[in-house]
Amino acid sequence: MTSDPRLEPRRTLTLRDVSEASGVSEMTVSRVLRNRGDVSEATRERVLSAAKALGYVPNKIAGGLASQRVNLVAVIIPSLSNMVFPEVLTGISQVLDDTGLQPVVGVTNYSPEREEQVLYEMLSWRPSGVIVAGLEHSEASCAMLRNAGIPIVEIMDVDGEAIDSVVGISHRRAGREMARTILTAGYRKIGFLGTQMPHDHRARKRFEGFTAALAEEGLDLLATEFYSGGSALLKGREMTQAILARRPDLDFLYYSNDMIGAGGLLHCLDAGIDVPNTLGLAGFNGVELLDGLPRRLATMDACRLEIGRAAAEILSGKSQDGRTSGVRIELSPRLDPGQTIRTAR
Amino acid sequence: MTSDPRLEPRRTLTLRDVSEASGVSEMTVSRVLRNRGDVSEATRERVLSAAKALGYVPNKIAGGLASQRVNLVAVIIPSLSNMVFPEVLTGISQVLDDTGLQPVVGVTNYSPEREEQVLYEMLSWRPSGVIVAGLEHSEASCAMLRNAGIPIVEIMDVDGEAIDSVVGISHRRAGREMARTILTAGYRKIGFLGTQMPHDHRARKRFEGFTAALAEEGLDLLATEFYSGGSALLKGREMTQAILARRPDLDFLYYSNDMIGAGGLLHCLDAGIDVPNTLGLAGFNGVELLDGLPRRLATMDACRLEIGRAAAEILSGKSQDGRTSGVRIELSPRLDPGQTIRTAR
DNA sequence: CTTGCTGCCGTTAGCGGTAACATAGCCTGT
DNA sequence: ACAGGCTATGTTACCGCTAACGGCAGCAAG
Repeated sequence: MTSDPRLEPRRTLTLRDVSEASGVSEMTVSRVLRNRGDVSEATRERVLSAAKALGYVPNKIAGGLASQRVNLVAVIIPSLSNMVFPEVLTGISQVLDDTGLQPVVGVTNYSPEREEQVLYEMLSWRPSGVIVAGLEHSEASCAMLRNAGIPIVEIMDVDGEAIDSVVGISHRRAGREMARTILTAGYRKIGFLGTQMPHDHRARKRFEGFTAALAEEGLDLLATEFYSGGSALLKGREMTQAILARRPDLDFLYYSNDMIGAGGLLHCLDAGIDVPNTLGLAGFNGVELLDGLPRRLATMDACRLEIGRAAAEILSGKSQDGRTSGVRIELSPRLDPGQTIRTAR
Repeated sequence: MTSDPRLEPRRTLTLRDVSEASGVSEMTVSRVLRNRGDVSEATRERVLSAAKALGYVPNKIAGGLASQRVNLVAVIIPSLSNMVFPEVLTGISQVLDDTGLQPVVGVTNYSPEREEQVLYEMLSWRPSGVIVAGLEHSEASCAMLRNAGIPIVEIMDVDGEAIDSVVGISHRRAGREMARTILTAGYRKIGFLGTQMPHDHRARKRFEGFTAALAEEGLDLLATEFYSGGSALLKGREMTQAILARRPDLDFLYYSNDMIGAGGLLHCLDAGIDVPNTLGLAGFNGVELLDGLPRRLATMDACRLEIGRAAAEILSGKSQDGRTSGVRIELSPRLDPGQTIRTAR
């Protein structure tokens, strides 16, 4: 295969170049390159070697236009710096990898306006499906999703009305469940530490579920502390110190995520607080990081990988009876009491 | 603007639909939607409102084919679970956001074969530029990059030969610099803990630079420990315990990244080891996480955000004299001694 | 009145592929 | 020997949009 380094690699190559180099029609080249239709083994090889020798790369823009099909799946998530979403992406990739579908990621930074822009941009590439985090979208975004005429999967959260399919957990229920576990363990003076929540609907719903469950027992949160931005671990430390300074009588702290929870744990250990007897702690997410901490923080697994996988399976027709629309999957997060909730009372 | 909910939103909308709805030619609609060419204010508004009322989303597939221009930038990175690359992406997005260019991310999992596939896939969308992590690529990948006829920016690393532009730091130099600092502080019995390195060329180069600098002082590493997979924090703990069990006489541990370094730090604190006097520690990356640790780990900032920004600036013609090719930018990582290297001897 | 702009908008001809159909050999059964 | 059915390949007509150019008012200058 004495490859011939042409002297003018100028104009980018097209099917025609390959077709001329291999002496068959463009259509046949196209068939070979897509493994579609019948092509004799002889021509197939001739075409393939010509394509490789030339360094031909197909033009999916043209292909997509002609075939009206594009192997892209738009994935729209609020953030990449959360560790939650990269893991969802991993799940999506795992499943999509052997379907010919390809994820394209857009990040919204928790902004509905940005989500709208990203969505518009993505839809303009006519993907064959959309995976989008959350159930809350601007009116325009909802309209676009509805009119797109492609399968939509909303992920992470099931507390609300879905446009099409939905895969996630009930964050409200997760909050309640944690509250019950805490109450059962005998804690009563409970504080909450979390993200600024107007944008993070899931954190908000956990908060709501949590307080609702407390209310059922006639309890209120005794203190709350909110943050935004910065190193979550450090914030966790600072906020924990702050909240305990205000209310030294607290006997439990519920964090809206594991990262600040871990910071809190480190603070408590530093400060010589007896965890979990004097003070119990719990976070949310089940991040891998926790495994390395001096004590295992109580948490709840958000089923991130599973959510990603299930969403991808829906879009690739691998779910249930092969439906790609109107599927609803509610996963059940597993509560891991770790070593920061005392066992019973 | 009494929007009319048509009874058949079947076929997806095209320019023609908007053109009919607004009584002008498709070309004029196209001009309005792209803000190109002269259109009277009156028609512009008519077209825009028609487009919005119909919920028209342009088809970039067709547009890209016709104009031979696509506003995509391929970004190819080894991993998303590293926190390093999300930060690079953030830098890229910051700059690209107001250029009309859009990043499309592909993940290789440190596999050259996968990189080849991802690259092929991406190039088939005819992006207007490529940002790819690292200088080491398969032969086929290099050929594709060279023949693509678009600006290429290799990032993270400058120790090697670039295909086109390059933005990064010298990991070899980073390793040397850390070694010198450690030696200056008087440590002599040094161990290394890191990732399995055949795939991570940058970690390997730091290792090489580090050992080379030791060798110049006639010193060898007394012990090494490698890992792959799993929770880095936990691995850091375990490996630290293991290496110290084998060689209790070590007086310094150099980690190939901050995450396992942090795990090591936690182990040492648990074990009551006097850091930094009995044992010094250092990592690499400058991850935000470290801020919340009980003691600030010595580290070196890898300039991740800056690298992302600079790469994006090159592709968008914002760099230097507007060149989009052949630019070389070497950034200087800042060494932060933190609290885990004793000050002088 | 003619000439030459300028501002606005339409027409034509693809971009590089692919769906769908047409076609040319060749084999098989009777 | 020939209809009928394969297999392997070619032809035609777009896909939805935009570059490039053309045309036509309206107006200023000559």
